[in-house]
This record gives sequence, structure tokens and C-alpha cells, in this order.
Amino acid sequence: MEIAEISKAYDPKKVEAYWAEFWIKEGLSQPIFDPKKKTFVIVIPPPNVTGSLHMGHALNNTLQDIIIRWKKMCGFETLWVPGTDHGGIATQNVIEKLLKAEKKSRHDLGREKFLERLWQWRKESGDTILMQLRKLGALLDWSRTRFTMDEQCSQSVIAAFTELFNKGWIYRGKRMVNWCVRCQTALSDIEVEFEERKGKLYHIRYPLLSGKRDGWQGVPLVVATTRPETMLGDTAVAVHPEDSRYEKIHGWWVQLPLIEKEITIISDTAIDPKFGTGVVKVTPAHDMVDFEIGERHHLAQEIVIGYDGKMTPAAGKYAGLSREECRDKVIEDLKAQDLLEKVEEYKHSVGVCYRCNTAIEPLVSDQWFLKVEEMAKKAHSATKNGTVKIFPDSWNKPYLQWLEGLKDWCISRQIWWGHRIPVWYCVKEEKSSEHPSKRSACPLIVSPAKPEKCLECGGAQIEQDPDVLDTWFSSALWPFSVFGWPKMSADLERYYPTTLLVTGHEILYLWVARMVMMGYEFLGKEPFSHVFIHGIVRDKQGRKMSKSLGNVIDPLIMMDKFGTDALRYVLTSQSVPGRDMQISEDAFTGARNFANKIWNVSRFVQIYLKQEEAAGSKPSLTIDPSAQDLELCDRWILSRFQKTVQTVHHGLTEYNLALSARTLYQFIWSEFCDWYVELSKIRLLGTDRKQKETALNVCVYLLDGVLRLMHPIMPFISEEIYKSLGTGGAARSLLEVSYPQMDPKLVDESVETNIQIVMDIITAARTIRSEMDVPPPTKISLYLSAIDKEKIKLLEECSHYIQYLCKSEKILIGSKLSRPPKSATAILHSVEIYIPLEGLIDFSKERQRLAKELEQVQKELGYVEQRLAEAKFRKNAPAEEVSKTEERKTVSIQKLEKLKEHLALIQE
RNA sequence: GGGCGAUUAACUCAGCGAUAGAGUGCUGACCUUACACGUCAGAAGUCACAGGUUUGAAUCCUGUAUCGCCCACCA
Repeated sequence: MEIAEISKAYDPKKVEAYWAEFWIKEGLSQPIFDPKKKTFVIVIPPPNVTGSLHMGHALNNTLQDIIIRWKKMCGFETLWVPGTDHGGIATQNVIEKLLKAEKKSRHDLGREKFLERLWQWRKESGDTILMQLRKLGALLDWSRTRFTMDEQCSQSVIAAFTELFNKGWIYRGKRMVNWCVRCQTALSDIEVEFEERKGKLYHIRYPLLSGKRDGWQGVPLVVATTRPETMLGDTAVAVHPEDSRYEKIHGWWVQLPLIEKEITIISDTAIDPKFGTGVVKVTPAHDMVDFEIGERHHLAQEIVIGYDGKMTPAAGKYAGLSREECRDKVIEDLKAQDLLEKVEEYKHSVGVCYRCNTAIEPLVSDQWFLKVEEMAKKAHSATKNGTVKIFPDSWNKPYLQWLEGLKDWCISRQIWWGHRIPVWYCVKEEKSSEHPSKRSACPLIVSPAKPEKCLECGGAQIEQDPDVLDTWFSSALWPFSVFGWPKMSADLERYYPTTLLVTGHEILYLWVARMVMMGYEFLGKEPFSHVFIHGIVRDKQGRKMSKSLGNVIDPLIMMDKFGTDALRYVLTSQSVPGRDMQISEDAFTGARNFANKIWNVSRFVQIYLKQEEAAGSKPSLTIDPSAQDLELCDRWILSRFQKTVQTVHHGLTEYNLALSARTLYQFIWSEFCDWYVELSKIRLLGTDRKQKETALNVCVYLLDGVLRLMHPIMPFISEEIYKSLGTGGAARSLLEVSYPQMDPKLVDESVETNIQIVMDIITAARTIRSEMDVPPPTKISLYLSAIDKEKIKLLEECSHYIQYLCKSEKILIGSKLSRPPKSATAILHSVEIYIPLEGLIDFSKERQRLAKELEQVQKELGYVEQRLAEAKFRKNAPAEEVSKTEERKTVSIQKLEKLKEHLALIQE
């Protein structure tokens, strides 16, 4: 019949593309200026242009989308700004890899051609990830799409650089920096990741030269190092000033083996006397700590490793070798001279490049730095005083601590892809490999475009600084560069500061902290007031998903297999504040089934709806709680729904989206479908027209409410059903109807309690059926015996529910009914249930059942009695708790007696 | 070396002061006119360990173990 109109199983593929396009086409993702409305704004954490949607993106953007849709339905003027990040080193690496396949390097192409190639690539495939976000259903305003290197954002970068430079906060200086020999660039401190690696600790003998009269001469000092190749650049040996073993030898000299140099022995408190021999080789040019020691003691910096990771001419005969080759050679040579005392296996952490995993080489080089002290202070107090709130607040402490210990930020990178530093030099010679700053006698010029001539000397030989800015510099400006800053615009005025930032904790420092700093610096206001930190998606064993581990679950494949709503549900239901989530493929099956359940319950409602419509009646969406024709189960489900609305709302407000998602699931499946819909069938299949209408009205009201409530989490299926349900009136989309609000008038605690009792009785009866092997088609008789008048009234009022759900043909309710012979029994809520099983009953089975029950009741009674016997309990526990326990005791005793009685009756 | 978090049913996780909950999986029975991507029922846990606070602890405190993250200049 009519059922065939809607397919039995939900097919996401049939509807998703339609809706994804519909929302955009109809302009539903764009804010409509309305001075009466409050704004709610999110700027997307811009994914790298090289990116393809992975689970992290899917999670991050699903969460943002949920909040945006929810706020929109709540009546806010919402805006979610999309865009991509040029992704500096990461992107350049991608293109370099492509070039490598052609056996070319970027240097073969030259800067200009290489950049052309990059832009070409970006044109062709840079929007992939944005298209994937559309598939996810992200309600982004595509008319405002930005790219960190587009004209508008570039203007912001130049303006920011210029302002900070003029303030004296940006400077160029020679410092020890983290150098990636593979990417050929400097990195900031947070771009270095530490990896535990297995290595070796080499103990090397440095023969003493002085101290003849003390008999020390020739006695070797033993130093321990994990990097023997750097010894070629040693300019001292250090001990702790108070280390009594070496007190005498301060200022003496040792012979540096292999390159036959004499170096001095110094004392410095940075040395830990307890580590190794307490003697350390000092290589100021190739180690952070040694660099600082060198500064304190005015030691020379002997550079033996170059920017390419190869040994320099200063390394003598080792020149030209790679770091690794040199290490082997040095060890070999030391062995040959018997200067290697021992080698130990050693586990230590090695700093590696966060983009290519190559071991970082600390090198001294000229770089641009940004002083962040003042800015960090403002960001610090913003979170301290609650202006920028972090959820969950467990991230406050690490965030604040990080801001406290900040060093200047190295913002220059020696790559080509990025915002070129807007600094120009007047150079004398035109072509040279030397940095232009070195060839200029005139002051540098900060300017967005190439100046025609030098302001100082009028020279026309102008060269730009070759470095580009750290990607994170432009990212830090994102919340206002997207709105056109430094130009004042209507958008900037209306939408800055934004409301919320949603991100994973891995870029809290790299990105979030810097946006706050820049926001205060340039706009004088925080860039957002809430920061929602979510977890990281991990595999079943808790490992990060990575291609190399082969444990990646591809969201696009999951969307294809199970539907986008299923993917969104899985991610949301796992998103518990403060915790990473572990997902595996089987989680998706459950979510897919959930979508199917919703699909089918809507089919159910619509079948009856059509019948009614054919008969000329229309469902009403307004439920009047005082309406007399509402049955107990109607009032129950309406009350349960209000609680659901409240909890879902609470979860959204607190950024506990897992709570919202799970609450919805629970309500829809376990309460609406499993109980209410089943009970509504009594009336829907019945002949009483008025009753039929009432039941259907409640069903429609609930389905309508559920669809609105779930829409932010599962937008596709909810839209699809909503459209066919037809309760939306003129609304084109659920986005145009209001989000459900809790109606306290529909909450009824006593009805909830009563229905719970009835449900428990039904379950008990069904358990008997099941355990006594009474097959479902077999009709049974039910006897319900109670003493309490109220209880009897309730049972009578609900007798048709019990009868229907227990599949009983006869039901008898009364006080002190006598137990029919050969019946199975259960006792709960002071109600005795008898089910006559003439010819069906297996007494040994029934004895077993009752005995088990008895055991449980005895256990309960034992516990309760013990509790009540304690004077302290009666004295200290709240009165309510005591009376509750007493009630439990009474009930248990009653139950125990009855059980014993029944058990005695069936003893043979 | 510091900081944070985790440890609950076979698995993935909720709960966070009144003797334990969900989903998946498992067992049994059902094609009951929304759904077998389903229905009904069941089994399954000294809530990591040891102390303490409390009338009462999975829940609060202290310590231990294991795991995971973050920060830090351990040669």
C-alpha cells in the first residue's frame, strides 16, 4: 500500500548532495544583516591548501557546524567564515616532492618559476578541501572565502609587519636558531618536536696539556657526548665550578683530538656534575646550551656544520661529509688513536622538524624576530580575567604557563612560498649570494612595494629581503584579516570580535595564543571570547592516525559507506570535553543504524498521517497539556521530551556535544520508538477517530521536535524527513525554524514515575515469557495483584498498555488476587504478577528463577538492614536518605515473604 | 625533571558522594502490518592497586603501578 512510497532503508546518497547544494543556493549559509539580532561568528581554522579532508578536519568542522546551525536556529545572525592557509613549509615540501619526481630541485627552477609552479598547483587543486567541507554539510559562507596569501590577507600581513617594526618589536639579529637541514630554513621553537630516539653516548678522551707539576699531564679528561661529530667545533671543555674533582684544573688546557687544537677548561653552573664524568665538551656553534655557555665565557664559535647539513671546511679533512658520515668517521679515527673510552646505548630526545621529521641542527644565523613579551602579557590577562574563556578549563593552566615563559618569536623562514618580508635594501653590487643586508650601507626600508630609490643615498639598486614570514604569522591575523583589516569595513565592524574558536589542542600555542596577542595589538579587542578545545581522533589502540602506521580511517570513505550524518554522529557522540577519542570502523555501523531508525519511525508516522489526511483531518503541532484526551503515555513522552530538550541544550551550551548526541539517541530510540510508538499503535490501529487523532498529533509533535533538535548534528536526514513531513509551513529549511525550547508546563514528574512502574511490570512479564520459553505468538493471561488503591488505579488505567505489550489476551487486576495454580510469578513495586502457564510451565525452571530472585532480594535486604542498624547513619545521613532506605527495607521484606510463599507452593 | 589526563562489562566509552550505565559484541526467542540497519529477553563488572576522609566512595584526599599527552637547554 502507501508504505512503498518511502523506501524501507535510508539511502544517504540520494539526499545529501541535494541538501548540501540547497543550503548554499538558498543563501542559508550567509548572514542577513539584522540590527535586532545578536551576531554569532566563527572563523574556520584554515586547513592547508595541500590538505585533503582527514578525520581531524571532519571532527573540527562538524563541531563548528553544529554550533553554527544551533545558534542560527536560536535566532542569531550567524556567520562562519571559510578559507585556506598557504601552509608555508608544508606546501613547499609537497611541490618539492613533485619536482623531485622530475629529478629537479627548486633551485633548478629558480625562485620565480618555482612560485609560478606553486600558484599553478594551488589554482588546480587548492580548493579540494573546501569542496570536501561542502560534502560534510558545513554551513560556511562561501562568498567570504579567504586564502592567507590572497591580496586582502597579504595587505594585512604587510600592515601588521610594518606596525610591529615601527614599534621596534620586530628586529633582525644573529641568534642560535633551530635549523632544518632538509627544509633549508629556520624554525621557531614550537615548530620543533621532540622524539625519543635510541642513540649512543660516546665517552671520549681529551688529553690534558697543562698541570705538569701536579702529575696531571697526559691524563685524559673524559667527556661524554651523543654527537661526536660536533667535537670538531669544540672551543672549550667545561666543568661545574664546585665540582671538587676538577677544582684544580680550571683554566688549564686540553688537546682537542683529531684536529689538534688546544682548548681551555672553563667552569659553568650549567654543568651537572652528576651526569657522566661531569666534564662537557662545549660547541658554541652547534648546541643551544653550549651557545649560551659560549656567550658567558666569550668563546669562539667554530662553525663546522653548514646550512646543508654537511661539514664545512673548518672541519678539516672531514669537510664535505654529511653529519652522519662524519660521526662514523670521527668514531673510527678516535678508536684508531685509542681515545674512545667507551660507548653506551642511550635513549634521548632529539629535536626534529615538525614538517619533515629531520633532526634539527642548532645553528647560528641571522633571522627576524618578534618581541612578544608585551603582547603575551595582554593575552595572559585576557584569559586570567575571563575575557577569553577556554573550554574545557583544564587547558587554562598550560596555556597561561606557556604565555609566561615566552621567548622572542623567530618569524623568518628561508623558503620561497609565503609572505615575503616587506623589507628592502639599497645594495651596491647587483648580484651576490650574500644577504642584501650585508651589502648595504644605508638603512633598510620597510615598504609593501619596491621603492624606486634609496631614501638615504638615492641609489636605485634595491633588493628585497629574501626571507618569507612564518606561516603562523599570517594565521595569527586570520580573525581580522578575513574581514579586510587594516581597512575598516562593514564586516570588520559587525563581525569582529568573533564569538567562538573551535580547535584541537595541538595548535593552542602555535595559533590560538598568537591570534589573541595580535587581536589585542591591532584591534584592541580579543579576537573571540570562547575557545572550544576538542580532542584528537585516534585509532582503536589510542595511536594518532597516520599514513605510515596505516591506521587511517578516511572520512570520505566513511561518508560514502555509511552516510555523512553517520560520520557526524560518530564524531559528535565521542566528543567528550577534555578527552581524545578512539574510533574504529564498527562505530559507524551503529550510527548508520541510528539514522535508519529515525528514517523508519518517520515512515511510521507518515503512513498514519496520510491515512488521516485522506480522511480529511490535519495534525496539530501545538500540544495543550490540559487537553483531556491526552493519555498517560502521551503525557509521559511529552515530559520525557522536555527533559531531552533541556539536556541537549545544556550539552551544546557547555560544549559537551557528546552529551547532546547521546541524549538524543537515547530518547529517540529507547523512549520514543521502543515505548511510545509501540503504545501509540493501540490507538492508531483502533477505531476511535478522536483517539487516533490525539495519538497522531503527539507523534507528529514529537517527530517535528526531534527533527529540529537533531538537525545541527544530523542535518541531511533531518531536512529530508522534515520536508516530507510538511510541518514547516513556509520554511524552506530547518535552519529557518526555531530550535526547541523546554516547555515546563509539559513536565510531569508523577506521570514519569508512574509510567516507569508500568514499564517495569511489562518488562517483568516479558522476562517471564522469555525465560519460561513462551513463544511470542502465544497469548497469555495476566493477573496483577496489589494492595495500594492508587497502584490498582494506575494499573487499571494502563491495563491496555500492559495487555498490548505483553501480548496477553486476558488481564485481571485486583487487590489480593489469589495465585492461580501452575503460574509463574514476579513481584515488583509491590505488585504481584501471576502468569498461568498450564501445560507450559516447567517447574524446575520456575524454581530456579525464583531462587535467583530470592537471592538478590536477600542481598538487598542484608545491605539495607545493615545500613539502618548503624546509629551513625541514622544520625548523620539526611532524613530523606534514611526514609528511602527504610522504604527499601519494607519492600524487600514483603517481596521476600511472597517469594518464599511462591517457592513453597511449587515445591514437589 | 615538571604539568595534565586516563585506568569502569570482551571492545569503545558515559557516570564523578547513596552498593554501577550505554553502544557494539555475545547467548536465547521472534520475519509482531515503521525498521532484520529490526523486536523482545538474558549473561557479563571486588569501577587498576594500597591507604585515608565520610553514616556512606567508582565518585573526594594521599601514595603506587601502567598508559597517553604537553612543557623543559639532561651533554
